[in-house]
Amino acid sequence: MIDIKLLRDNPDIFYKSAKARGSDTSTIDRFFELDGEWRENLRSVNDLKHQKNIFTAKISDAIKAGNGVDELKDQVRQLNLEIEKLESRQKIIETDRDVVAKLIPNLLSESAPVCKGDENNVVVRNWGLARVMEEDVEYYKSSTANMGQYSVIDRRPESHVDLMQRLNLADLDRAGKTAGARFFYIKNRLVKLELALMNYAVDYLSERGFTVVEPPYMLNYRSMDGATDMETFKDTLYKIEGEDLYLISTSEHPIASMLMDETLDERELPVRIAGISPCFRREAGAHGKDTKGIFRVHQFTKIEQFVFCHPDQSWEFLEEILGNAENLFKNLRIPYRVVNVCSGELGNLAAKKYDIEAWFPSQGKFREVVSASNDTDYQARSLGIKFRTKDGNRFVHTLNSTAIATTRVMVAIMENFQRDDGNGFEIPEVLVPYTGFDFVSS
RNA sequence: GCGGGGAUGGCCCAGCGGUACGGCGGCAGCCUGCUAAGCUGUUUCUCGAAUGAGAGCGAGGGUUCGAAUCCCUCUCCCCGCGCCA
Repeated sequence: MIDIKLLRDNPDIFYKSAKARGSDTSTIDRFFELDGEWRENLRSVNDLKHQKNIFTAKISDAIKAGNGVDELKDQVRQLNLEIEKLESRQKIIETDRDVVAKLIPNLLSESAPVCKGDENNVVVRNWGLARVMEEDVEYYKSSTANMGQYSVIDRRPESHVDLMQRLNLADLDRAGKTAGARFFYIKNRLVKLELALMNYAVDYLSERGFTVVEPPYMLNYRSMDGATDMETFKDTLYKIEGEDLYLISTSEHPIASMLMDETLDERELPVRIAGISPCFRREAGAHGKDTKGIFRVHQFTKIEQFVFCHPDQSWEFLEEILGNAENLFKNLRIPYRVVNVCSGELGNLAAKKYDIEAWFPSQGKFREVVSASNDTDYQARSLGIKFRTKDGNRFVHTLNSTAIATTRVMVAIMENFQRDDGNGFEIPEVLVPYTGFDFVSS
């Protein structure tokens, strides 16, 4: 949530930020209406309560002095009726105001590009030697601002769907029978590859100051609402029937809410957490996109980076966690580009977001594999995560970034490292100590 | 699931119908050659330009002029018992 006091004092910057995101600024108008009413009503309530407190103190004194109190009691009863009336009104106004306030997006970073549509994301840099079909070269060049290195290939690599089928690495049809579309059974060396990726990412991050955490895979409403923005997020979440529980869509959320309502000592910052968990997503509204294979699925495993830090350091940490994610992909030798995501595509929480998009030669496209965001104090405020300073308590800043989403990285490996003779694919060297094998073939 | 005991400010803890005691830690100041000790104040949220006011004792209700305190419902933690990968 945004800082209400800051909004009252500087409405302009919030209007500007919301406009740049293409979000509806009438919510801000509505906020000011309700907030004005709220403040006015609060003053009345507090005045009445003040009077009441004076009377109850008088009653206390009168009893001690042995005097009668019946008349005073009647006056308090009268006040109570008025207070009750105003307070129930206050509750309604406050609920309405807070609903509206939660819809106001975070202040945009100066360095986030003002634009709309993922196709307009700004290319920051690219890395690696991509294998590109002749017919995809133009697209590749423009997608890398003409900076990308590539070698032309004359045979399109097999799609991961066909490859998995042929090499007996997955059973998608039976998953359709037992669970439905966008589920999978992966098998044999693909399972080992996934475990290797998980272990590799966990080792990499724990060597860099991250505490590794396996969180709860379900959260209650309060935690989920604090960590995300339920209003726009509920379509992606699975709800447990009859319980106040939601399946997590990323370990970001249980990790963020882990410190909910806590006030940390300044010396405890920064807190670096690496989360590992399955992620459950309904993918409602993704009909027709990536319908086959394991690229877009209802359940996948992700290793996530999360940082709680001092507000002065969050921009450095955004570069740090993006750097970590990039290094993982460099070490895996997967070609990628980094984009600075358009203001219109950031969601409400992020002040700025980088995506890493890996090159998928069989698709001839860059596709998102990592998303790294600085949520500044927006998420921390909703969750009540603060730290003490000598000038009072302040909200921490929170950042999150994918390290490895196993399914997409497995697809990237299967599609980028196919052998020229068409017989299977190589395992990136850095994973071999974890897999115990360096190729997968029929 | 069944008993029993708990949840109080950053932490520890008292209070168990009259409006949150005390300690530790943090911060500010005083005091001493310096440090330590000691002393004083402060420490959460909200409204207010401010003197100030209101709220807050796990959450939500109730009783009362007045609830941390009594009653009801719920959540979580601890100790037994049961069940269990």
